[in-house]
Amino acid sequence: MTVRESLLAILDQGPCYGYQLRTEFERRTGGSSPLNVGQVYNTLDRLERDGLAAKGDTDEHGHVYWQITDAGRADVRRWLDSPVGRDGAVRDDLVLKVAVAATLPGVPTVDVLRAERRATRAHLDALIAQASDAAAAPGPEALTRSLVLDARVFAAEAELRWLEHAAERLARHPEHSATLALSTERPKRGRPAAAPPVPEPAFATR
Amino acid sequence: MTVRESLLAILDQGPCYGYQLRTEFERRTGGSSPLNVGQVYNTLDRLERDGLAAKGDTDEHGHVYWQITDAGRADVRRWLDSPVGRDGAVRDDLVLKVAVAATLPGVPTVDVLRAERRATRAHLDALIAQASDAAAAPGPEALTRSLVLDARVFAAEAELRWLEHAAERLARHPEHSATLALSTERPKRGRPAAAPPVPEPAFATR
DNA sequence: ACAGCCATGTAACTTGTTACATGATTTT
DNA sequence: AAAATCATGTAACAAGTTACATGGCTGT
Repeated sequence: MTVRESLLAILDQGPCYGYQLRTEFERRTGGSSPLNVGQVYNTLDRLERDGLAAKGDTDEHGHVYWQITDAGRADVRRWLDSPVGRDGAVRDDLVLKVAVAATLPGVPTVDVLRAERRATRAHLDALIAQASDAAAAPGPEALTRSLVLDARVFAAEAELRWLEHAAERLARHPEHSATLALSTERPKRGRPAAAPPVPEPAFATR
Repeated sequence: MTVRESLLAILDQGPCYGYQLRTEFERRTGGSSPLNVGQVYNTLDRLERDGLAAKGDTDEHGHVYWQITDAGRADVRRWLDSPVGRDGAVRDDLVLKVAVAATLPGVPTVDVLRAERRATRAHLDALIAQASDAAAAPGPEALTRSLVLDARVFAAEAELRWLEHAAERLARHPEHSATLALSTERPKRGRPAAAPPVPEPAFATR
């Protein structure tokens, strides 16, 4: 939903046409997040369907201008006011791959981890180079670009540390520690035995 | 593609029926990544269409067993042998939101950052609690669960550090440093002026 | 003239989510 | 009897990507 909300937020600054929205989005993220043009037009149609934006006039150049609606403005405010969601299942390719691979008998998890580590390190190097270029460049566009790249550097560093951490933990365990055969347990049907109730904490924990 | 490849990798261990695949996937990720059942059936159909899996027999309980094909096995091997892709545009909700918000005049980026920091810290606390529980539990399932949760802890820590980093950098700049009005530049059409050729580096940089 | 951007739009497709319908089984 | 799981499947939808069609404009 980030693209959708971002485009709406840009539209909040004034009427735009589709192609312009893409340019603005890429400019504001410092070119670090290319946006497909087709997606802009799709998104605009969906925003219109949801009553958050409305198709406006076409100027002499054939530019179709879009405007934000009151509901759209409220949506942008909500987006900015409330933190990003953490509910959904995080589908992290790297993490899930390692977790699943570690459970597969006959798969050399060590090799998988080594290959991922190499690739992550290479990726990190490339990111650091881009990030330091961006940090040296002047102007507000370079600033947001630099921030986005920094975030990726931080994320890649965390991945790399985790890969090393995972390799250590898996190595500490005897042999292919986490391997799991297909479960042979017959599934139990019907209502499961009720778990004992968890007592309410006497004090709030947060 | 992670779910798809993971299911195929599990299928590589022996024939499974749909529901079982979901159970196995969740078991192998230690329950840290719930998987929608509907998606399993969809995925199986698509694997069949792509020739990577085949619908097999139905047993007396009505379980529809699926088998991996040779092409499927090759696909699993490829998945395990090659590191996860880093090409696509990373659509990080948090990062893009902050980057775009920082360019919006009239938006108190400081407040946005503070709210995100609070939420990230709370999320991190919850993750740490889960991760330390999982680390103490015995068995291979707890190990993969623990690894997945550790990865999320590392990622959340990186996000938190980045949020602080971003707040500092934005504060260091005068006022709403990164705000950008809608570009008033007339776009230039036609072929752009040719850039001077970049000389090839004399030495490999990696 | 041609390459290449500017600009709009459509269609098909992918992965993934959600909701629904159906029915058997089993425990409380 | 009710609740909850086991198990299959369908349909609709959401977000996003890719490819295509169309045409205007402009610098080399």
